[in-house]
Amino acid sequence: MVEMRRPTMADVAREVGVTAKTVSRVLNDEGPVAAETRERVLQAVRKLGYQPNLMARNMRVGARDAAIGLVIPEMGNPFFGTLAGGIENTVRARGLTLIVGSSSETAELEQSLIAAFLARRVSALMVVPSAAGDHRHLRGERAAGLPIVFLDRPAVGLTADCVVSANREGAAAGVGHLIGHGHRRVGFVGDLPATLYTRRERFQGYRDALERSGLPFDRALVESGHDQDAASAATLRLLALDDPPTALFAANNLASMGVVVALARAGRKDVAVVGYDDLPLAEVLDPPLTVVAQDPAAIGGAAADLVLARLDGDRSKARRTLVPTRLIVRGSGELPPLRP
Amino acid sequence: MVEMRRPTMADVAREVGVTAKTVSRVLNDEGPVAAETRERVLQAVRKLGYQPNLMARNMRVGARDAAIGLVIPEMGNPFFGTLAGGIENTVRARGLTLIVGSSSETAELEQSLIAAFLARRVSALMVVPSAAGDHRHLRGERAAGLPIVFLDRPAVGLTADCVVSANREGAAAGVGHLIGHGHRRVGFVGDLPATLYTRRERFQGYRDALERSGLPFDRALVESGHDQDAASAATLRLLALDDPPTALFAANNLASMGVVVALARAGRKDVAVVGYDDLPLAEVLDPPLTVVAQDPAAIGGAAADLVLARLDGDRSKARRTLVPTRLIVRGSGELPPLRP
DNA sequence: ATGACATATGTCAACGATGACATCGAATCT
DNA sequence: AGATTCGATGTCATCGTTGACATATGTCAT
Repeated sequence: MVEMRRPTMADVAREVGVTAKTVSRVLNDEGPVAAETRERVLQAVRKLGYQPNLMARNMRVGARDAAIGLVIPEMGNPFFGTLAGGIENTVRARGLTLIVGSSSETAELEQSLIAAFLARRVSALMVVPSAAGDHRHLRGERAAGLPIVFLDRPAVGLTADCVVSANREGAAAGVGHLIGHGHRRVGFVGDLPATLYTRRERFQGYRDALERSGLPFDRALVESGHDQDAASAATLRLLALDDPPTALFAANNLASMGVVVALARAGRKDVAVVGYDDLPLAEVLDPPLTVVAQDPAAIGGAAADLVLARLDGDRSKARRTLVPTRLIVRGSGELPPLRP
Repeated sequence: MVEMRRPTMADVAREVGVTAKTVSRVLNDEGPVAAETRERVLQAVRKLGYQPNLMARNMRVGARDAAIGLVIPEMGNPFFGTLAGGIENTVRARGLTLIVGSSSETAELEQSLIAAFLARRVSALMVVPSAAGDHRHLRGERAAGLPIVFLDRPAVGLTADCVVSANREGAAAGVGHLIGHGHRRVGFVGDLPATLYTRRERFQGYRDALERSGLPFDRALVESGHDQDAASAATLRLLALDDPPTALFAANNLASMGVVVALARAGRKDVAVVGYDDLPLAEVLDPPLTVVAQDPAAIGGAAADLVLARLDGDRSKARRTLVPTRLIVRGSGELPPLRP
């Protein structure tokens, strides 16, 4: 099979017997065109299967591409998927196309994806930074007026808009809930690296809650793992302590799943649990899982609104938007402390 | 703030005192360039924060963009997210960028996304067709040699590569498993519309299993819903029958969640269940959920391999790849029929 | 010294589309 | 009738980059 060339405006024009410019006029509804000519052009477009070449168009008009680039750490994690969905719903209404790439949580891939988007001259950039990222390299873009919004985690080394969950407050509410139910030793199961913004904030919230209630902080009650299985292992380590926690706070969705699985396998239904970020089946677990729910779609939507405002010329200074969380009481967080 | 123009090769060249062509040579490692000139060019590139304009480059070289467009119905559904992840891991190794858009399961958005990708001259197209899609409009592209691969569901009105799960066989295995445990009335909870390829295939598998065991098909045992709540409602309708099923087969992940939630809310732990597609917390449900597991990452990987082969010039005729499923026995599928 | 050759760089056109401006005939006005 | 306006279309240059080809040095063998 021959590798055919895509038809161009010139091809369409030749077919009709006019100039490319006339075809351009028809396709952009610009300037006067005779009704009959228009019809014949459209017919030729259909016949040849012509598709405008956006690259050429964008280059000529000097405009940026009508696409917004989004970088997320992982496609498979529903939190990020839902986030992306929230953004897409908002930008789509404006005729913008959202193109998404995943960084696998590495700084290198994040940078190369961003470069790929910039090279394609996207109209705006939205980034969920990977753990080790550094965003100084984007200073030039920001200075040039490119809208850049960070989601879920703020930029590093760059003052830019960002939309994040109320991590610290949410975590404090979750841990406070456990303490309110009588627990005095609450374990913290977090992700890694511990330098990750969300992890740090939620950990601060954990400490805030302890302090507020006058409970001592015990480093032994803090364990981490970077995926679900590691969180399970972390849970088991906590339960094996001489003076084990009677309640656990899981700092993200993977940690929650790890905790839940570990407890189920160990047959322990007596340990109270509050998770950060809701899970689809939380309600049917035994006991049903109490969580500090985030609203990923709202985070995405707020970030998208911010981007659109920037595209509309809003040049006010960078702002940080906090999206509130909501404690959903289902049972696991209301278990009383186990009497030894 | 002034809307600054991005620097171009000419800007870099002026800075150094050479021609754009020399800058081009440095950046593409092509032709001879004096070591000192190269160094000064690279310095100017850094200083000005120059980023090559891929649109201009692609246009000139007439090549397609080093990006692959992927259309999925929903970002938030982990099945599609994992699928996308599987693709990305494979194509990334080849220096290709995967750009993803979601169609919200509507034919219109699917078409407009495809058009957006084509207008950007992607190197290949990967599509998870939405329910109502029709792909005749892609005939021209295929004839022109553009690699197009469909995932999870085949194309409609177009002969093209596709990679799908072994839906019929998998469903038959799942339903057969229930029958093997003594169930004679097995309910089917599917998605909507009933014309959806995966739904039809899995339904066929359901009927295959019944027939193979000599069991009658009872239309009353088939219920559907297009989301999780609807699947819950469908489950309740089945349980309310005069002669209710003793086992349920859920035809996809949302249906599984709907069934599980409905049963949990009704306090029914005596109804056997097998779900199609695994769930993250299946293991810790009560009873643990037996499923026919798909391997979305493998589906994505296989599709990506196919695309890469096509890009490498493989012109053999369109093929359909079946990715096998695996029955994971956990408990819910092995419950005996309830004695009335 | 003279070509032959390699090295380092420049010139020009072209990719596909469109903005600025020009052209040309027909309709309208004075 | 001649001037004016408008409608319909064409011409040309340009966006940023690179392929094809040209030029200008310097090196080296004869």
